[in-house]
Amino acid sequence: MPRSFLVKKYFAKQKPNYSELECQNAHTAPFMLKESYPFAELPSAAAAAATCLTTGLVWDLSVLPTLYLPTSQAEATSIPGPLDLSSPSSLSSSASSCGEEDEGRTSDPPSPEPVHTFAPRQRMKCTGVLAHSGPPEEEEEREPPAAAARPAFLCKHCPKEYTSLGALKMHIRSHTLPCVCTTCGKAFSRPWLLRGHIRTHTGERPFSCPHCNRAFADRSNLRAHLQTHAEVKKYQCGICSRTFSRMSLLQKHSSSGCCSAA
DNA sequence: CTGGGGACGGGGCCC
DNA sequence: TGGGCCCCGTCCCCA
Repeated sequence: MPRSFLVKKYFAKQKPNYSELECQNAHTAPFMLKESYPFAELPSAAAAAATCLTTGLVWDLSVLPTLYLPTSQAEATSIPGPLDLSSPSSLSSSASSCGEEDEGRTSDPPSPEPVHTFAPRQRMKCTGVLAHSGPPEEEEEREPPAAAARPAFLCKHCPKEYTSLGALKMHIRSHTLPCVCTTCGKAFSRPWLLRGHIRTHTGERPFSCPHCNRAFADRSNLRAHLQTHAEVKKYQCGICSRTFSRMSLLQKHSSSGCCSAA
């Protein structure tokens, strides 16, 4: 099942967040997007391109050591410490605003800050296995005191807890994995995950790059790919100012010595 | 070693 | 309340 049908909602929901994708390459004419996005037409691409250029929106790894510098997945899920979890908005909005495209989604205005603190959403990775190295304080700490009064819905499969039953049920699907690929039998927690997986079998690639016409099966991969076209990439080394298309590359750069400064 | 692509997961928002 | 959809992000692998 192509995910292409999903993107039609861009029209209705005013969430053509690919403005970001394009605006990272503001030189691209909007019509190119239309041509290359037969599925996802970008109604306001031109306007978006004019307003959301992200040249300044780069991540600064120099702030990582003081906040959060995951070196492993386990670490990422077990470090509640210096991470600024007390401010959920700082988590999502900073990360998303850095993603530049989030305007339509979070209503966060495009962040004027050229540098974003790195506080990525934590990987849960508790699918079927108690991958949590510690109690789920992360979520609790992330919640402001006001939310602490909310009832907690505990997952019976793992230590996670949620403030709403819906969220818990959604989470439980990551344990039950009800969506099974009929081709290979691989199971997924959500239908759209399965659909994306099915594309690996069908070879369907509904997301194409407006710059090189390369197509992708996954929207996130297209997003990452578009970074490669951007002159100024999202993730910047705070020491040498070098920019990278991915956080992982920036982390590698930093951990490998970063101009012999680290 | 670096850069990039493929595949995938989780939370949040909207309907 | 539940499902659909999106975004952000990570891990793995390869060139």
